[in-house]
Amino acid sequence: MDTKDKRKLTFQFFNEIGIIQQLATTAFNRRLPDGLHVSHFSILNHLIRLGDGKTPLELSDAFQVTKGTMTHTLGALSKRDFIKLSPHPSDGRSKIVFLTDSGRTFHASAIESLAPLMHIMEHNFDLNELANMLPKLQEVRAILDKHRDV
Amino acid sequence: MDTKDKRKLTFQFFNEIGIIQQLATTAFNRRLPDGLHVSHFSILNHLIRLGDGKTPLELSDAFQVTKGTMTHTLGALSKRDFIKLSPHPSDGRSKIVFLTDSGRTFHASAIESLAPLMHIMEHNFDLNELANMLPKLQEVRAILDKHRDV
DNA sequence: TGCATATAGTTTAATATCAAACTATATAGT
DNA sequence: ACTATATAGTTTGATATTAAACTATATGCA
Repeated sequence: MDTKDKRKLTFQFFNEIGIIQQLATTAFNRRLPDGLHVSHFSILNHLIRLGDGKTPLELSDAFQVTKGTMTHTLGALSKRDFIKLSPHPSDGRSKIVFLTDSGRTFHASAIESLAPLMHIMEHNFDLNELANMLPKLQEVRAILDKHRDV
Repeated sequence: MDTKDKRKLTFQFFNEIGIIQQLATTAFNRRLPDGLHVSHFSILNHLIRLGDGKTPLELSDAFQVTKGTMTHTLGALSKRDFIKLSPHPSDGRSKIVFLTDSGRTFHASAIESLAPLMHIMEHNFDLNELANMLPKLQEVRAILDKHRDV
């Protein structure tokens, strides 16, 4: 493969990623109840999967967004009482994020409303292919993450 | 694979896609000269690859953004004289987008400044894997595109 | 021809996001 | 202990994006 082809391929890859992300996000957002956004759902999902009690900084690292964005997102979740922010027990600068009962309830109902989208993928795409791609995508992500300063 | 695993896998896939997109976009944006954004570069790139003379609607379809977003993006490109909007010869409602010389020049220099990022991918990832993933990603994109109303 | 409906592009209001400046607390080196 | 530097979170100003309302032109049908 010559340099030009490599570059074209890489561009094409990122282009495809970008469009998939856009279509998926739009579909997700449209499906989520109550004006909630994927970014909100993702936080709840993360806290449920991996346990709550995280700091805002841990979350902004996990989702690769700035601290300011996380402040904004957590503010929206707090306003709806889906999470509660407590002071950090051992670091006066920090906070800890806890899920509330209504946060958990909302998460469950959001999962429900996303079901039709999940079905579309499951019925139209061989999920084994998805499973095969996943480690490679994680590798790409790791490379980008490692070279974030470039 | 049971339903729960399928759902988890699909979520994970979209999550990975989302983070790659975010990291790549951030890196691209940081590299682009003169406060330009990936969205601007992409339009120029599209017009150079596939030829100019497209309508704004064709572009918003190609990039899966709303017409309003395209108005905004084309406005930014016009203001910098990278494109020129002409009236459509046969449809009074429409317009046609042409590249200017400085648009072409800018595109070339943008490609240059993206080179370091391209190198990182090329040196750290087997591009054959990328090539293998591409058709599958295109398939995913097509599925999402086809079911955009769900 | 003339009216009803569809389509291309713009505008508006709201939200998400980022980078950078800022505040408050921690930590490290002297 | 004191001061300098680092870190957690917030705020600010700018831009991208969306959905929905709006304007202007086209098209189709009576």
